[in-house]
Amino acid sequence: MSSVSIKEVAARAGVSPGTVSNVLNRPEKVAAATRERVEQAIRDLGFVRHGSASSLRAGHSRTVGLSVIDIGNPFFTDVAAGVEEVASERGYAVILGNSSGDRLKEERNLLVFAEQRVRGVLITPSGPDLTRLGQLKERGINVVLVDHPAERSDQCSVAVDDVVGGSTAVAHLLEADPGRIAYVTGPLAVRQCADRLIGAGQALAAAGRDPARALEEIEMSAMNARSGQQAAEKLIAEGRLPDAVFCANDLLALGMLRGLLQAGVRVPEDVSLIGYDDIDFASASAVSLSSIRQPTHRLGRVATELLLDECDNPASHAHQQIMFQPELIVRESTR
Amino acid sequence: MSSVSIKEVAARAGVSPGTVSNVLNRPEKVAAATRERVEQAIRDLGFVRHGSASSLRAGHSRTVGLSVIDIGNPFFTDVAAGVEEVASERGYAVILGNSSGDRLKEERNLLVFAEQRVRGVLITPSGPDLTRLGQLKERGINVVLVDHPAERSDQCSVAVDDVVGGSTAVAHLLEADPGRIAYVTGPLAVRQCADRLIGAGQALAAAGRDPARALEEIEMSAMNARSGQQAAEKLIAEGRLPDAVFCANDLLALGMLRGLLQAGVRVPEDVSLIGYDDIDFASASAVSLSSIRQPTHRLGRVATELLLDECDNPASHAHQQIMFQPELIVRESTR
DNA sequence: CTTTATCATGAAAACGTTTTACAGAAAAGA
DNA sequence: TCTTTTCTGTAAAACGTTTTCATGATAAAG
Repeated sequence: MSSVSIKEVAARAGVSPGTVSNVLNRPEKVAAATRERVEQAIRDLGFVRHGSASSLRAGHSRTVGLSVIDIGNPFFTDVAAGVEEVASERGYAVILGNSSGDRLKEERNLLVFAEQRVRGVLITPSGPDLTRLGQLKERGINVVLVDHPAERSDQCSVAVDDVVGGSTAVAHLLEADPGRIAYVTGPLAVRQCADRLIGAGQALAAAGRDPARALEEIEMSAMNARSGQQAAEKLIAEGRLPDAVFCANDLLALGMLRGLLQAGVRVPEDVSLIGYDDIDFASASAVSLSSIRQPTHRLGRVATELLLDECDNPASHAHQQIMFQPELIVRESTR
Repeated sequence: MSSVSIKEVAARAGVSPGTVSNVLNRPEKVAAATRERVEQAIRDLGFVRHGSASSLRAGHSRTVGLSVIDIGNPFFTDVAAGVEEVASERGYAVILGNSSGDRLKEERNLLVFAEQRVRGVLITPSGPDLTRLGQLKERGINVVLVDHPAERSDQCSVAVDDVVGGSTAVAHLLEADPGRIAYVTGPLAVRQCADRLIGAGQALAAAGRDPARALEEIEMSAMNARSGQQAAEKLIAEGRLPDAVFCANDLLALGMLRGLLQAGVRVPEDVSLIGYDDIDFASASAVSLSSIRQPTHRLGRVATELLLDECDNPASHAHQQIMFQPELIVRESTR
């Protein structure tokens, strides 16, 4: 219960509290001898700086807020791991908020972040309304958008090109010259799903096909394995199996794979299948899954570096909207 | 950049700062009329309480630290989701630390927690040395152990009985009366792996078998799908395929499954296979995986409730060492 | 009416840092 | 020797809350 304060350290080292503070924050400003003495006192007493007092006086904390849509999704987990890594390296603490796709919860998270006076916020917005984020900015809290390109140039963002990703996936499927292709997706209101569809259309057009006829959209309400399997069962029941399937994420694809195999459909001989995200489990399934890899971990790392740079060097900081390119990973599920 | 303070709110409402503070913290202590006036002023000015100032003066913050071994593992992700849920409900912020199984990084996380003067810490210790946690306790920071039974009775913990889990898994395999059983595990220095092995032995003994002869241990250095597949390949290459396999987690089991299927071994006809954790992907694999389910999400929820209870009612709080029971989930991979 | 109890509010002192302005001492230049 | 400059270090005032104690006002009791 005994909390050692800077005063006690000062007393033991025979200096003033101000000097201890200098040792902590600007070691070069204090003579080597005294510094050593203070550091010894700190060790002896087991002093640890009171973060709240520090940020109260200094006007800013050493924490960042991270708000993700679904911490249970391996995609966001990887992002979070990258964020935590960089933050930890630079002595920042990460406050985690899980919005579950719920606007209200997202608002509540942002409020908590504001109360904590976080230095900055990393957020994968759960909807298209970004006005709230502008308000944070007015409060002096920097914001970096994750997996969402910024619309304004006074803001940093890190994203992956979903149009290219969709196009790459379908172009790969087209190599085997399939007849009909199905696009199994989550709600098209989700930007990522919509962009991947646009990309798919582009690839078809580039191959001289009419997207409206060659591509069938199957929109599911959830983006999990169960939905994927339902989609498979539906296609089979209706007897209109396509030659190739592009799923908007790997969870859908894994469900689809299972549904197909259970019905005796061979993958990739009868149906070619490609997913999106390249989660770890994509390579572990019975027929390993071709997929579109995103630099998930880097997404988190770079976003955090951008944010911390903006915080620590506000003068020299140049806002950047970074767009990564996805990568095709070919495995067994495609011809 | 304009940070509205309690003073400005007080001025606008025509009261003193103390009264505003009362409205914030003990609304019942202030007359309805003034309270309404203050609340209006808060809304008008967009005031949000300064957490640092608050915790500095109050002597405690509204944050908890969460240190997990691997945020990339679905098990811990589920735990984290449970933690975040409860913390968020009760107005607490969660500071996330990922130790990656690294003692040093774990120490660093605990230091950050200490600096932030978190109200309490939830931790899945990455090793058997808990002295550091005692030190936190002396600092007035409560600690709840997650997925690790507490050794001392002055501490709360939430865990799942791994001995019972191991025993349940093997008892289920024994129903089909297999000859040889293999236990594919991570490092036996990991308590969970060791306990599950003990349970396996108990089940064999209860069935009148000699554990030393009926059970083969295959210890891998990592607990991921790749290791599982390697184990499968090794068993096949050496031509000593067991009749049943118990994997210490689902990632190992998924890898094992893939290795077996690729070699033309039928599951469950030739080899019965059971995993552990019942992660989401267990039901999505080509042959859906039998597994031992742990109440992962609840683990996180209950641990957090225990911690917050200890924080908010230190007087009436009774330390508890909670042990959940795992549950057998039978799917296609076992006879 | 006075006295006492009850209640709502205010004034001011913390909490543990950081930071600004400044003072002494030592070193350097004249 | 005297001024100027450079170093080190100090004293004290913040930062925005919470909380204790006191105070005045109102209501209840005598």
